[in-house]
Amino acid sequence: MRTFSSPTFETTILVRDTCLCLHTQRAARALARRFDDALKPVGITSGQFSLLMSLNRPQPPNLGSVAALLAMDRTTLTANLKPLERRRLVETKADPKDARARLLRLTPAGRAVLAEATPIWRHLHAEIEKELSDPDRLRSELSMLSRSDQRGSVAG
Amino acid sequence: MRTFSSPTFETTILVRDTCLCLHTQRAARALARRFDDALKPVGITSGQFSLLMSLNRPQPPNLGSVAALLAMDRTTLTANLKPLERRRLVETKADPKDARARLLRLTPAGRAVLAEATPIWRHLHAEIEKELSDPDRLRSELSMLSRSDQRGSVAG
DNA sequence: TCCCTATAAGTTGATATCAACGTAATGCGG
DNA sequence: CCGCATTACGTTGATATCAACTTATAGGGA
Repeated sequence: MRTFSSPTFETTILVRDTCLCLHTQRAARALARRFDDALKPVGITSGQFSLLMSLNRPQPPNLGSVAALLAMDRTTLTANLKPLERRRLVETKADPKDARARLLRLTPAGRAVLAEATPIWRHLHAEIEKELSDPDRLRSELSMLSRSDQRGSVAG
Repeated sequence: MRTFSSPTFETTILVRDTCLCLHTQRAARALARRFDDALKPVGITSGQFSLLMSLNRPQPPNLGSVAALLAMDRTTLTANLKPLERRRLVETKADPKDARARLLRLTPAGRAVLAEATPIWRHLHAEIEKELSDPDRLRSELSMLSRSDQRGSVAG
């Protein structure tokens, strides 16, 4: 039988000031809002921009590989595709090589939206990079955090 | 009348490899899943941990100030409080000084959950920091990104 | 006192996020 | 060919996220 005493206020300050999960969530929310706002004229959100961009490739990928690329749950991606399919920016077809798989592809309309959005991204992204002391290092650290989530990478 | 040509595949690779919004979202998702998993025995998510911790202070804060601290929309915080209030981990009361404001406070049960969760956080957070080359610098850059969203901080 | 603006928060509707569970196809060993 | 574990994906339910709109109080100026 254990009892727990309440964390001290000092502990709270420590967590608040150091927690990488909190810091990353905060930055993610702030950045998302900023890109959402900038992309509003094009009618897509920051997440939709990332998704559309990840589909702009010579060979249409399947759903699972895109989810892995975005470090996103597979079922989240399914949900995110729905509004884009409704708007005919993305279309799916069965993989002729594997009936289980869905191949994802941009429509011409989707490519057009992406083409409109890209210069907006360039401009805002350049602005944000200027605010940072070392964007490359930041990207590198963030990539390490993403990779550390590879499900099953740690035996257990 | 303008026409837009489709972004090249090289552009896609550039965006994919450099976009800080995407990198931050990915890391945020991966970290959240990792903390969610670790905190599962306590019955809270990473976001709920951050929220409960931010309420562990001598004087109960109002809703707006907590939303600002978490860089979160005010209405998002309202929604996030609902499950915690249902479980009696958090309670609210009207501010006697200002009838518009709601003061947020941990219940004893909320403090107990936080006390159970804190050692889990300490352990996992230490593990994550070991994976990084410069956690302090990362926090610093992430803070800059959060601050850059201060609504209205930039004139124009 | 009476407006009038600013502030604090709630509500609604759309999308995002994931775990848990279920379905169907693949592909291997026999 | 058959059985079975694996793989790819969908559905459901709960929570998270925010914009747009609405309600109500606070506080200053006429």
